[in-house]
Amino acid sequence: MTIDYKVAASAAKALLNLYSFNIAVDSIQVQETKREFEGDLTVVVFPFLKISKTSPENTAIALGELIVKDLEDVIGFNVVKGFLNLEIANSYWIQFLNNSIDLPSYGFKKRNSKNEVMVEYSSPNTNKPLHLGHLRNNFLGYSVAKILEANGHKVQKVQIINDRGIHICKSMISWKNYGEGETPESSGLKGDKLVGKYYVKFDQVYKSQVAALIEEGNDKETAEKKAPIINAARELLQKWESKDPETLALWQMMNSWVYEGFEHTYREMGVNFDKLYYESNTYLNGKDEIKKGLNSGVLFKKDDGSVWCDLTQDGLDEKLVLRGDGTAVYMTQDIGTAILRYQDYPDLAYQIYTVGNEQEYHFKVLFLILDKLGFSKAKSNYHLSYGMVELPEGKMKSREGTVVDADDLLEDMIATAKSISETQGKLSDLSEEEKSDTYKKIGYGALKYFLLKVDPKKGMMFNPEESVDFQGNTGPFIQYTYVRAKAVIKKAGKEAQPSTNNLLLSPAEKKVIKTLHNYPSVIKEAARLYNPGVLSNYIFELVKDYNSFYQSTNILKEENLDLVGLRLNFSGLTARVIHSGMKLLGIDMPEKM
RNA sequence: GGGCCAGUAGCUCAGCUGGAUAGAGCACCUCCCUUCUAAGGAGGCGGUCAAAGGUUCGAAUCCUUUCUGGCUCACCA
Repeated sequence: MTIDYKVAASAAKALLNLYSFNIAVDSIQVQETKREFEGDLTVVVFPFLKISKTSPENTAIALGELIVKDLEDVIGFNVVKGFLNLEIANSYWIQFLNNSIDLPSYGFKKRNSKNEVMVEYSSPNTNKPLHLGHLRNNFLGYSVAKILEANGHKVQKVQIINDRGIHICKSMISWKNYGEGETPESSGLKGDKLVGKYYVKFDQVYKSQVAALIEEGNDKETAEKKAPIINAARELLQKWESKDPETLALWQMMNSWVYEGFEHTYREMGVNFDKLYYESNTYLNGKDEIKKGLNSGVLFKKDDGSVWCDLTQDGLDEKLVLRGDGTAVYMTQDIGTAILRYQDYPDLAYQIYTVGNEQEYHFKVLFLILDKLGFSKAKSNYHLSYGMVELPEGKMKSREGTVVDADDLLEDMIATAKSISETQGKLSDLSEEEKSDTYKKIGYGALKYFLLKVDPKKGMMFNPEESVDFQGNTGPFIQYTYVRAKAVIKKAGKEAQPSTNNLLLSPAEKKVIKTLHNYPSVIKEAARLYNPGVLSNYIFELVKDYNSFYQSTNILKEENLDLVGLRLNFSGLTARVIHSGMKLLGIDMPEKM
């Protein structure tokens, strides 16, 4: 039981004794005392005035006296207006530290197998390389998965790979026509980059063909339909659907290039998946489910053969779930995939989809239809919607060449970390391998932290020139503090020992310990909101508190050895909490920097 | 036009279910390394919380309206 709860419960009891009024413990506001005031925890008494029928001050004093009497850990109080500031005994904070020394995963909840959750993220098309937007998506999805695990959930990390459809055929036809047999090996290009190159080529050819047709007197719409290369792509899609061996072979070959390229990028990013779903495997499943839905009357067919779901009762429109020609749309395969996942993981409580906010309507509809089809768990599904990453010039446009390529950016981060590290010259006694490992941890730490510290649902600005800093509220600053704390402990060379309870704490020391004390509730809150930013902000606060203490106090030169031990204890816990918290963000810690 | 989201310091962002004088980082200005790592610390400058109403002991936070920006409402994904 946390001290906050104890205080709230005690306040409730006091209200009952004083005014014979029964109040829910949860409804009592207990908050941290603001820095300008004296005390540790504050009870807001304004809401009780109606019950007490006396002034805020008198109410607060009456409550304070009873709480101090009731709780051993509360040793005093003061009242400012309607705020009852309580002083918590040092022994409470020290005891908390002592209790945490041996906890292997402080702040984490025990695994509860009933709460299995699936988190989907990444899910790129297989015709373009990954870019900055995918980085936000992957870091976000991965981090949320980790945060849920820390909260006791069993988590399945998955992605759906859009390996099928007209967009793939565009790359295929383009490669067929202009590729001259080029492969990743022959060109030295990363597989996804090679396929992306032919996707771009398709677009160029297509545009020039459309332009030529318009020149010949066609209107825009017909020109777009008549362009030979788009028709060739459609033909290829037909062949693919009819399982033409040559087409399938080409498709498999080009996809395998892409997967190899993606695999490399995922490894660099430090993300992974428990299971991969491929659209080419799930879209038929979707069609089956549509059939079932028709039979059960949840869905209906129009005269042209297209299948729809009527959502007008829910305040939405009718939604197409299968084309008139029987081919699948996005919704078809998403229905199929979702249901397949419930079958693959029967204990799944719900699914989380990490997908950009432009698809909010789609997921709203998807969850509704799934529910109507009899998958009531879908009501608990969550669309982890995030805002676009924008550049100073505006949105990323492949046409204008403003797309920030994921591999390039990752490489740049390492280069920046390297150049800063070399200027500082603190890594000189490391091997080359250790150095490059450190550069990577720092550079990627900066990027991940930058992308994760912002509330997911908000759009964010990314200025390649100056955005990713290494000072202030950044990954490297946090890593630096971690390295510092570890260095002190290493120098002290002592095992952690429980501290005596009667030590005096400086304000800086107490602040660090109190912030450490909050870690479990922060993990909970980050999970509740599906927001790694909550965790980032917390780690930053902890790190600032620790640095402030560190700078003002020489830990090892203190003569009182009990005090040295205590400082080492919370330095150790600080390092562990930083390490653990950053791990939940997918960020690794260097041991030196 | 309907729906969803956002608007907080010059810039990038925190601010939880309403609580004390709205906070950080960057940038700018002062200081602090013969010391456990200065990628750091201490301080200063900087705000009509988009605007107007309302709800109440109390509003950046809740409600209404307006303005601005983003996304969305496809037999696209």
